[in-house]
Amino acid sequence: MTADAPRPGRPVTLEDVARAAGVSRATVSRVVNGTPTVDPALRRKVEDAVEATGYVPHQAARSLVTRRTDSVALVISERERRPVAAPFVGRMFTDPHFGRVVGGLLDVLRPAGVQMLLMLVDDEASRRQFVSYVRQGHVDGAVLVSSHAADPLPRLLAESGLPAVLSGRPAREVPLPYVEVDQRAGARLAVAHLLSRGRRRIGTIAGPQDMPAAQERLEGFRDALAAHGVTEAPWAEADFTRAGGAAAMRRLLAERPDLDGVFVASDLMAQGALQTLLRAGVGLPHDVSVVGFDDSEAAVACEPPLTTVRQPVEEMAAELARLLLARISQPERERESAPGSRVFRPVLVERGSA
Amino acid sequence: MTADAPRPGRPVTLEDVARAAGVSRATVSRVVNGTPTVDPALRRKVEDAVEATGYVPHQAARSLVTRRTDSVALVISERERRPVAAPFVGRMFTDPHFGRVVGGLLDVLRPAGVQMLLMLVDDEASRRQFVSYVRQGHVDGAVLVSSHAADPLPRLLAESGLPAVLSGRPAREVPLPYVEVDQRAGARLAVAHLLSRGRRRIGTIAGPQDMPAAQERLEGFRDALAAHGVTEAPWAEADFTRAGGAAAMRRLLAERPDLDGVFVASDLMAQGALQTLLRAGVGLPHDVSVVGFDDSEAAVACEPPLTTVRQPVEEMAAELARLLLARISQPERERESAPGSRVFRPVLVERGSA
DNA sequence: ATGAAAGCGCTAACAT
DNA sequence: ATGTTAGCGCTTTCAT
Repeated sequence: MTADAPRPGRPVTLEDVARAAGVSRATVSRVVNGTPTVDPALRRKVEDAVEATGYVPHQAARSLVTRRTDSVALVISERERRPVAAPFVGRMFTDPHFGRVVGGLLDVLRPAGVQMLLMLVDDEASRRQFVSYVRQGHVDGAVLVSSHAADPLPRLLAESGLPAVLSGRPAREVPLPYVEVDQRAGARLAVAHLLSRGRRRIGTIAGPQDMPAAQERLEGFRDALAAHGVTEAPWAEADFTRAGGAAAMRRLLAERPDLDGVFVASDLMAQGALQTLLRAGVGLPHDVSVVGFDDSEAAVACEPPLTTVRQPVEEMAAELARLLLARISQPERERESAPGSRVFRPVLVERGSA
Repeated sequence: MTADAPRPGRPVTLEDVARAAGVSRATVSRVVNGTPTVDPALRRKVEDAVEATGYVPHQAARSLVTRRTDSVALVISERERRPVAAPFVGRMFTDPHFGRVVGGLLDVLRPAGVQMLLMLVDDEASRRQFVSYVRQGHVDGAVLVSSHAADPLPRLLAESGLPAVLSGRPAREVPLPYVEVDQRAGARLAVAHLLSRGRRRIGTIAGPQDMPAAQERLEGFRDALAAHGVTEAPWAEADFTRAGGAAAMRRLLAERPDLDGVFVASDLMAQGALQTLLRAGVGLPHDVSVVGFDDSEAAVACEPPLTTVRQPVEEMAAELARLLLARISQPERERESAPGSRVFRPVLVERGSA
């Protein structure tokens, strides 16, 4: 921290700096904003005055005229919260995935001097609040993480005209770019690995089938098996949580006790599945091979460590931020031809579970 | 969503509403801000005009005069980032603890109409950016989550005069209220449980000893043991990560192969410790009992599930938000006598590991 | 290259 | 109870 000038009673304004430097407000403004057409000598003077006074531009005043806020919203859209909520925590927040997304976004946003607001939208009231917020022009753009297919927010956001990008392909087509991993390819990778391990009685624990990502992982799983001549495979649906995965594994096991391989559509669920398997006395990976999806902390926390499909979450989030920044600095008319969605390639990470 | 008026080319201002309603700007402002002294008939008229025009107040214009932004910063202060950082993710973000804090804060902030900015401070540059941001008056207050003792931010924040609160007691005294759990009491709970299980050769895996929370948990552990006549107990230090916990457990085990109980200062580390124990062929909880700290998702994800010291993170975060809101709406002079720090009582949650 | 001046949209005295 | 008016601090024409 540089030694700040003693905090005056009244905050320092452009006016003060101008007076101190003996120039006009306009010149100070130019220097502060890096306009090139300023006499070097004057520039020095102004810079000294800024330093001496401890001047910092007032954001609201600036926004009022520039109509930019240099901030974006990270919007977490979740299904309606439970009616009686003791302190409530969205599922998203407790998912380690969320933290990785935040980290990736901040990696790009911070160097660009763009702040990030965290908004949770999970009911009609908060949706109104959000839309109103957007219309107030309080943010320059938004990153939307939507967790269910029926979510009206992607469309709402697209219609608002605010620059926005989506984490994950939306359920219904929406004129907004998104970033995601090739879900089908990921599932295929998992199945191929299971097959290469000699597994033939393969099942899957899928994510919520109202989410595109979950659907595609299931489809990819089926396609890969079909290509290998297997037209029917047992599966159970869960909600992307560890507990859900554990329960699904119990159902799967009850239905097909002879299972020798399972593809679980998320590491968190796989962690639960592993618990179930362990308690059922199933040898891992000897009796049953398990492949997860994500390559999150959870994968390494598993016992045995999880063989899984890696999704470069941080890089994807960073790309999302870049996409958004690009859209923001684009005149609205050009936005049609803006850089489009990006699909990342998944990679299999081999550990102990398969 | 109410049907919005067609988006006009020019954004709707107070002026427009005033004209439409046939009143002055001041009256519209009063209605919008809920000033009671407005004729009901006029109020109706204005409300209709607002609805008809789709008016939404411009935040920047409002802030410029009120000097309030209705937003606060959640500041994550971490140690310097590693020099060569591929997409970087702060440790904090991947810790499930973080998500719970966010959830708890939002629980209080959202109903109050207060937005939350997420700021990561992890080097000199971002610290400058942050201090400057604060001085720009872009937020009304800040919640600081600081992860190491040498952190200059708590003091910096206190000196800035911005209303602020701390998650966790700061290493060095700072005139800012904080919220935390009674760390010593928690550690005592853990030790008492271990003793009640007949364990006598008890060790601990402590957190980073430059963090007050970690220090106190270690001290509480020692006190409890001392009260029981045990004056020396083996311990290892780790960094609150799973991997760190696993490594610490290896060291502890090498040093004292006859250990029969261990208190691990966080669930995440305990998860790692359990892995180490399992791989060493130690029976849980038969041979060794383990008690964690936090009661996070990680505790339930463990095999066997972790007996742990519950920390009401969400409630604590909510309290933090309330404390901050209270300070914000307080004239600066009264802030001395503001509601002070709050210490929550921990509870032991019994599961399978001890 | 620099300065003067006109707002950006809103709230808060103040006057009525 | 309502309207009038004076800014809040900044950027940005428009002159010079």
